[in-house]
Amino acid sequence: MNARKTVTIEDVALAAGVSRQTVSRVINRGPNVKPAVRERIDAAIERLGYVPNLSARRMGGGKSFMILAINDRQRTLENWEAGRGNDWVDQMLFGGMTECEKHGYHLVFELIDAGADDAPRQLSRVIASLRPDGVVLTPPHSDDQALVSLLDERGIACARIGQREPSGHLDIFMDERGAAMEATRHLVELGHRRLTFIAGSPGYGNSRRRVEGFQSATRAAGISKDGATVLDGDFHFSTTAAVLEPLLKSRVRPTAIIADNDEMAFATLHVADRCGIEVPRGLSVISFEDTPGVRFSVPPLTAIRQPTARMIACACEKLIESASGKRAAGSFEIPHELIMRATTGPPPR
Amino acid sequence: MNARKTVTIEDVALAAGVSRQTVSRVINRGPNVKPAVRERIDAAIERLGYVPNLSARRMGGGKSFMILAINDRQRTLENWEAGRGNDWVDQMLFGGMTECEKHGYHLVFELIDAGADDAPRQLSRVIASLRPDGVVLTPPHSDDQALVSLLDERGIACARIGQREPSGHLDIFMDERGAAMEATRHLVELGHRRLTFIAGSPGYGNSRRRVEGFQSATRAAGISKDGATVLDGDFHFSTTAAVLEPLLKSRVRPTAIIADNDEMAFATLHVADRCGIEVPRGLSVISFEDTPGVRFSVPPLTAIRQPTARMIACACEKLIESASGKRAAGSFEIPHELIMRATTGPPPR
DNA sequence: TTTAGGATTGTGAGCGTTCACAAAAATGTG
DNA sequence: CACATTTTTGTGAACGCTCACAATCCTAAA
Repeated sequence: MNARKTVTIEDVALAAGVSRQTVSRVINRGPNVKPAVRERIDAAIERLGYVPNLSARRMGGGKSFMILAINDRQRTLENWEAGRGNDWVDQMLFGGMTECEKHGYHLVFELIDAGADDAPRQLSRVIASLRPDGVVLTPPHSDDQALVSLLDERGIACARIGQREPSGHLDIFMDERGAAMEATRHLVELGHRRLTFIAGSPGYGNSRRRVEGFQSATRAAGISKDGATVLDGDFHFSTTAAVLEPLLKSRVRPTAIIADNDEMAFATLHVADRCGIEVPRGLSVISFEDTPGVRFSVPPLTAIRQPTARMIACACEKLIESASGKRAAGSFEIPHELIMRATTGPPPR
Repeated sequence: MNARKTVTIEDVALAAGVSRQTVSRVINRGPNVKPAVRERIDAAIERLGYVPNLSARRMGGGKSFMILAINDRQRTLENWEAGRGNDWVDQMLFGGMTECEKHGYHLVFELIDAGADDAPRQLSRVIASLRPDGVVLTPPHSDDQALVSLLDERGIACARIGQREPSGHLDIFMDERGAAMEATRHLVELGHRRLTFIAGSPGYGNSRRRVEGFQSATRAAGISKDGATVLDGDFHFSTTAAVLEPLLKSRVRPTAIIADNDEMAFATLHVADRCGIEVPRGLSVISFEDTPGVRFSVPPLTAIRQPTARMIACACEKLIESASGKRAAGSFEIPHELIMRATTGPPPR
């Protein structure tokens, strides 16, 4: 009942009649071990229930078998505290953890204040303490050159999510522009000729790229400037509702709206309802986020689904690869998806 | 540009003109260090930007500065893969990570197959590898005696979430029964006399406790058996909708429904709509989960909000305390909340 | 002044791995 | 069969910290 003595590599070595180094080779799938010996060692490991101690591994060799995922403290806490939840983080955990698990890795989350003067210091502390094999940077950290340089300097591989300019690092992103074009095209094909895009924040790179996609697709469809308007929201419900109400009440209102996130899409649904406009009969709506609650809106929202989980999984995979020698670099575009639910249809005549 | 040499405790010792042990004492807030010396060391730490290496600390002493949070693999993956998200996990991360951060700890998530024969083996592997200072067990793992014993044997403190029988461990829970009573009372006070509780799964302890609360509250209000029915759902939309439709179409249908989770509450809203019953005019609905999407249902759901984040934060806090010597035991009830939104009102006449 | 006793500081050892290299065994070559 | 190669295995040392204990410094009582 008293704490059993820990099984160490030495115990296994003894049991298998070899040296610790040979056992180490087996654990690390190293070459140059006779099949017979390998088998004997595997058996001993199994029998003794040996599991390598991560801290010791980290001390001895270089690897920590740990990937660090960094999020913006302010945005993350805001979401949580407002009861809005954090589907983004949830997705990250899903993609990251399941991928890490496959390789015997662990995922650790940390928050860092984006843009703060001491952001590099904060990151520096975390990596000095944890010494992860790789770091996943999410927006807006992905764009922070100071952080990237710091990681470079320390020789820690990093993956940048949502960063599409090739940078000699790992850049993993979805095609925001293309997704906006796809959503727009879907609407155009349905017959819409007066569309509005409600942008989140002009300062937010992805918003910009989506607006571009929207404009480019409408232009390609031969829709005039007046038929393709862009409204500035701020990602939130009430502001969006306020901005939207006059628009939907005007005589030449749009017949389709693309919202930069779910909350603004919900606001759209809400305002439409108040204005007596039926969705999708009188107005089509597409959102650009697809959080889980979306399925239960009335009607369920058609939305572009961001492949967050897959992006993080990809990041982890590449980072883990790079920890075993390969140079970590390259651009990876992860496919998005337009999930058709019930808020799009042909425009009213 | 080439990887800077790591700053170790030895460097600090040298810079401050003391031995490593004295620096160690300062880091660990140990007693018996002259204020002047302490200051000198603190200054050196600051100047050199020293951050202790976690792995080395773990190797040297006992502590790993790491808390492990365990979830059920199947349920968790199911939620994720179905695109349902995992608000529970999200909340855990919020509560756990922010609390851990306060104490210089880190939170690591792992999945384990609940009920599987080798669940203890799975857990055993993770703790042998990570050697966390404490483990947070969530339902249904909280009830798994095999896991708890294993942890005991290994001398690792554990906190059980949702486990209310005092067990000599850390038991952290909310008052499910009381919450159900509160929801029921709210409805009764509004004037309802025909209520239905849609239970998730009879095998699920919390479902049982809620049903109890529901029945006890209706009984206390002098409502007959017929006026307080319990329906078995399975936590999912379609099944619930199917079960509910005949009920809501019957002549003596309930005027209020309490659903064991949001999805079933949404199903209720959906069926009500199809039956031409207006909510809350013709039917009141309360949910027992309160995921973020709930705010955007039409109408927004009134719900019992589970204090998941606070439960996990409490668990982490106590576990961390126990890592610094204190014995980890005790029962902690975390208060829940009935969030009033727009799905409850007086019954139709 | 001496000295016990507490407060403060330092020293060697050890935690469980992997690394770099040395040794031994197996294999091939002429 | 002797030798050069290659494959396989083993041996210190090191990683950065804390532990247990030893050494030193003070303080104050005798």
